[in-house]
Amino acid sequence: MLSIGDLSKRTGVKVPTIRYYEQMGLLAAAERSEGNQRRYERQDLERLAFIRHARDLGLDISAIRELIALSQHPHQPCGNADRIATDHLKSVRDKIEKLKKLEQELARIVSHCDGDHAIEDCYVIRSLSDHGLCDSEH
Amino acid sequence: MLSIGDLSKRTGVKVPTIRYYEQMGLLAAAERSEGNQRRYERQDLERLAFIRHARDLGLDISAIRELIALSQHPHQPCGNADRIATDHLKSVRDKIEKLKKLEQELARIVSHCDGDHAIEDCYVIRSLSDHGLCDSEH
DNA sequence: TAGATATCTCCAGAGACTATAGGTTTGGAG
DNA sequence: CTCCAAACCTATAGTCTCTGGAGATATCTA
Repeated sequence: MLSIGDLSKRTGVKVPTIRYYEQMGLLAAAERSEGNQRRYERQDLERLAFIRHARDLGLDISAIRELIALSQHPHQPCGNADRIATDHLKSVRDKIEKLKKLEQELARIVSHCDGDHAIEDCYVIRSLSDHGLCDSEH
Repeated sequence: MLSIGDLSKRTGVKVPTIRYYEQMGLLAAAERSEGNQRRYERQDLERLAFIRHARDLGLDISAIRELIALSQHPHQPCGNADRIATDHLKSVRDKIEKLKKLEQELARIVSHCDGDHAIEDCYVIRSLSDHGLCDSEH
């Protein structure tokens, strides 16, 4: 039986975060010691590692809740799990595209500025004031 | 003189968001009509467009507050404005790098799954359970 | 002048935690 | 066995950038 602190050390998930996951219904309410402290088993460790990994990949709480629910029915087809991961992949790709546009715009703005003239002539400030100076929509 | 709704329509910033910016000190407290409603002038329109543009580029409120403060001193050198933009560019680039790693990992996971077998054999679920199946750190 | 629309303030919620306060339990040293 | 520090408990508030609602007031149009 592991304490919440042990679980935390083994998974790298902070103690308050573990309690938060319990509250959000990702982890089942743990058994308690006589003194009302949480006690965990191997199963909980695996579940928490799953959650941690999914969060690292950027999945949000509700997607993880769904995946956990699916994994409880091992004999059903996995189309939904695939869909969740595929949707997420798409949203990651969208985010990358958006950030790349920002990167270009920012790089262009910064490249015009040597950091060494007066604010009134600064391209950084001027570009922010005037969207018309931008190359593309964003 | 523009009402808050007019300002909203012209800039595309929602009414409660304009009030929020005022509260955060990005916009000066507006003049008021006899009946206590906010009234704006061209200056405010420009300021709000500046804020909107900076937000679109992903700058956070405190960075924008700093840029506005700088722009009030047109004769000082612009090194700080350049630094803010350059720092931000770096953080955008870092974010892109991270997302690209995620993208690769997710794409690999999804590619192993045809969405058509049982959950217990699903690579999506298995990869989430077992970090060891991953190609790289993330 | 009536009624529709816009505005006001204040408060709550989103998401995913993180931190604090004030109190209780546990585990190891002496 | 006793004591004390460390870990744990609950409850609550704060982070960040908005967004939405309730209930009251103001403005505009017919």
